[in-house]
Amino acid sequence: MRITTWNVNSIKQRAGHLLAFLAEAKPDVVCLQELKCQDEAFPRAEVEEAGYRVETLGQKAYNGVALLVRAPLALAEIRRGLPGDEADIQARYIEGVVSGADVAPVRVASIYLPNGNPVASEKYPYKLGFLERLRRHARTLMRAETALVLAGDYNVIPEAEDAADPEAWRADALFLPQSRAAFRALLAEGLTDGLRACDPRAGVYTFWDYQAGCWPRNQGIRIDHLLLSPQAADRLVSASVQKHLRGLEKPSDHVPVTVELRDA
DNA sequence: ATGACTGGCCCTGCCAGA
Repeated sequence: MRITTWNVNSIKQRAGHLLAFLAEAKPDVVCLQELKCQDEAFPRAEVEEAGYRVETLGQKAYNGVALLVRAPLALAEIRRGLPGDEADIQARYIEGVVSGADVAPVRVASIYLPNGNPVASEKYPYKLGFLERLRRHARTLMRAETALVLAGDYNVIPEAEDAADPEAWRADALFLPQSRAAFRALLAEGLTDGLRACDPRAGVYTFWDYQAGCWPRNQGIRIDHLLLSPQAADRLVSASVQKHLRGLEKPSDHVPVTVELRDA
């Protein structure tokens, strides 16, 4: 089973690239972030026509997450929002269980973690609060001792080697010691960073800013992650970054990241 | 040199992203 996470930075702008990616890569599960539209504006018919089941959690203009699952795989037990988020309108979390005839089930979440800048504003504590709610929810889910993949745009640069110019990020919400500590606390629940496990080299990036020629100069950062429970990590075959999509016309500033799990 | 872009909104500069 191949599971992809991709922050598309507006699904309306990126529908063409998404459909091309589905046709070319045929991922079994796709976790999308930054839809930037309400549920009724998601290009559901086109994605279903491409052979995928669709569950979305959208909102007007900002945020928005979705799960796509390639038929005949099933998608059940959908959860929208984290426990403790009930009064929060920010559309940043959707989860479901993927299952099929010859496939051991995998619980998958699509997560759009808050950016957290500016650090002096209320946005930074909101980011840390979200990370803590996610850690608690991960702990709950992991008690089931089944395969779990928490995938998404974490807006956290875990280590200096995950940025081309770490000094430029030193005071940024993506790289502050508190952000990195909260991310490590999540990993310490027993999760494995899937891409890191398969490719421990420095300089593997998933995001390049549109500005300042970041892409041609390869001034990237690694902030899109797939975190695996032990039962999922036992099934990990490979992980890869679909970097070529950053070179297309009108690209997202993020590229897809994919892990492949054995079926059982 | 320390700039540089993109998307949504609902129409015009501004907020947000990272």
